[in-house]
Amino acid sequence: MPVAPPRPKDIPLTALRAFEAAARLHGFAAAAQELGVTPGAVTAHVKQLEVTLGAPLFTRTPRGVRLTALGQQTLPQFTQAFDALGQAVNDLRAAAAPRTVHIATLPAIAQLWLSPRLPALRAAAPDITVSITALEQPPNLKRSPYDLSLFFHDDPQDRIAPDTIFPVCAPSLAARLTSPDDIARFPCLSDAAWSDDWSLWAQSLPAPPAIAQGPTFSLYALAVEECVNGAGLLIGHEALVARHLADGRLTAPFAPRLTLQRGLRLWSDRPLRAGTAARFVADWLRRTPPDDAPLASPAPPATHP
Amino acid sequence: MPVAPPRPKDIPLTALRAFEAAARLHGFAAAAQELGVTPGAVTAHVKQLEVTLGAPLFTRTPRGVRLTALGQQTLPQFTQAFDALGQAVNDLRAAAAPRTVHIATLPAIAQLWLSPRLPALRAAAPDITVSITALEQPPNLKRSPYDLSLFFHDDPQDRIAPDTIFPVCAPSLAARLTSPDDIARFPCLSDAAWSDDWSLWAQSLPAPPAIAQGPTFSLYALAVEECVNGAGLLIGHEALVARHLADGRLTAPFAPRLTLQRGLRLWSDRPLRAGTAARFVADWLRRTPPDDAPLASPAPPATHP
DNA sequence: AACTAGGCTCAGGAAAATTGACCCTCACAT
DNA sequence: ATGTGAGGGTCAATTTTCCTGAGCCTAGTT
Repeated sequence: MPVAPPRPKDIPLTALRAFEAAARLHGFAAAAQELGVTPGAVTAHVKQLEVTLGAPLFTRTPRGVRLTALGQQTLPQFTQAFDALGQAVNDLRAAAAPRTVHIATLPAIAQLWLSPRLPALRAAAPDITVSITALEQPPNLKRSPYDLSLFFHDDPQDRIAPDTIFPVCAPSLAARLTSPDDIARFPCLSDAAWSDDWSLWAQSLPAPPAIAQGPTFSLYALAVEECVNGAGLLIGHEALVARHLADGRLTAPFAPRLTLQRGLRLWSDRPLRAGTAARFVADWLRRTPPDDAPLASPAPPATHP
Repeated sequence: MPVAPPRPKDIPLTALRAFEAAARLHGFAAAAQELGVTPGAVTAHVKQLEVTLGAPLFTRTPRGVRLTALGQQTLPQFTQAFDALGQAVNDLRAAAAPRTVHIATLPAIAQLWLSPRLPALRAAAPDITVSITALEQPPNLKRSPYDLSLFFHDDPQDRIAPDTIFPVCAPSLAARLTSPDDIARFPCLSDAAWSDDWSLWAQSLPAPPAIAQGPTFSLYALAVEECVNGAGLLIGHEALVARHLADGRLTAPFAPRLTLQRGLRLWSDRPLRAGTAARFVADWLRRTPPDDAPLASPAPPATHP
């Protein structure tokens, strides 16, 4: 009967990951968001680590946490190690499914910009499977299983289109508008995440009109739909409403347009090697015709498995 | 009400670790041992990884597993990443408790060689805490929380002492022995892990004597204790019985000794920087007087916290 | 004085991880 | 051919871990 060597159980990897994220992002709340858990979970992990270590890694203040010298000293090693691990996972995933491309994007972009382009993309590369995940925030590409990110972003690199905003509405409603001052007479739809669209645009005018507060939507695509139905005015983002403008479901009743600092950006954190599916998709999306140009064919009814 | 973005849950880190270990060690059983779990757990992890990946990582054969091309391709990245992570953990641990040294060693060595030296070591460096973990196998130092390993090992580097074996017994029993052929008349104790000690020694003689099979112990220290009690003969490992020989509790009735290929080795996988506690302890243990030299003082009854 | 951001705590419950017992297959040595 | 042992696979049950949700706390801010 061999004596069972009671191995001292080592530190759980999740605790290390929580520490690394919290340290890198300067806060438990931010770490929790990146890891997709609640702040309480991060608290618990870090505490566990500190207990088994016998030394504090953060000094807690009521306004957040600050790394101790001990934490600062080893953070870079952990960040590097987890980056390497994330890279390895991504490479493994890519090698396992070389013809699948994972795109992370905003729900609005997914529905209004990306989705309409998919049929043509499928036609151009039938062997490539595109998987789209809607996220509110751009993920950390070093750690997440996405090949491409497509978001509005301040960085002008990899920009596909500027973000130009202006009021839009159903044609029937447009007929009853003559000047920006008429805006006050109709509800102004807005998206919860882009709640200051209206004031941004209004402030860019020489004489800012009054804005009639209308319903707020949590999904921009929903707001667009309501706008098409004549529910009111909406601030259109050119890239997202171009198709509706082109086919006449929406119209832009006023000339002034405001181009924001940010723009639609399609990027990857690692180099896209030539010949890979991700590279092809990225190139294709960058070359894709603007929405106001006619498309080759309407969307086929095919659904992909 | 913001839409909850249903984040696709990513691959558990434990599955990746299981894959890496299994691939590096060429087998699930070996990986299970390194990770301190049962083979079934490794099987489950690897399978989970293969399922989420949609591609096999190993080809199963009745005699083990072999990595697929996919696995081979990414294994180095994972090994590197986990090595870096282990390194980071070790550094973190060292920084958190700079005056604690963790030693991994065989139970027998811990009890018969290391433990008797601890009082003097404590006296030489009262501020250093030595933590000893008994393991049957030398751990992977890159991954485990030990600063030093102390095992019998074939590698002549860092050797502290040769492993020389010869029969020992209680003095009362020795009085009844005159030649190796008398061995057959007394039980020969043996340790389960070193079951061929007797035959190794016997084969080294010009005329191998017969060996009377005696009780087998799972702990060498237990066998030594029984031997002291006169239960029979035991193959002594010089490093482990030197103290008993020196103080007369045991005696070596026959002259022939056999020095094995392996020896007692004290090593670390990472460089021991000067001034660290681990370095001090390693140096001290290497300089420590052999057991047959008198010690400065007998072991004080103090136990360390 | 209320509000907010950021953490902490704790109990309860969901999800992993792990075990343990058993089956299977082959290579190798009877 | 007949064991035997090594190496994996499977499955149900259990333990462990992980996470949440609600509420509390503190210190800046309005």
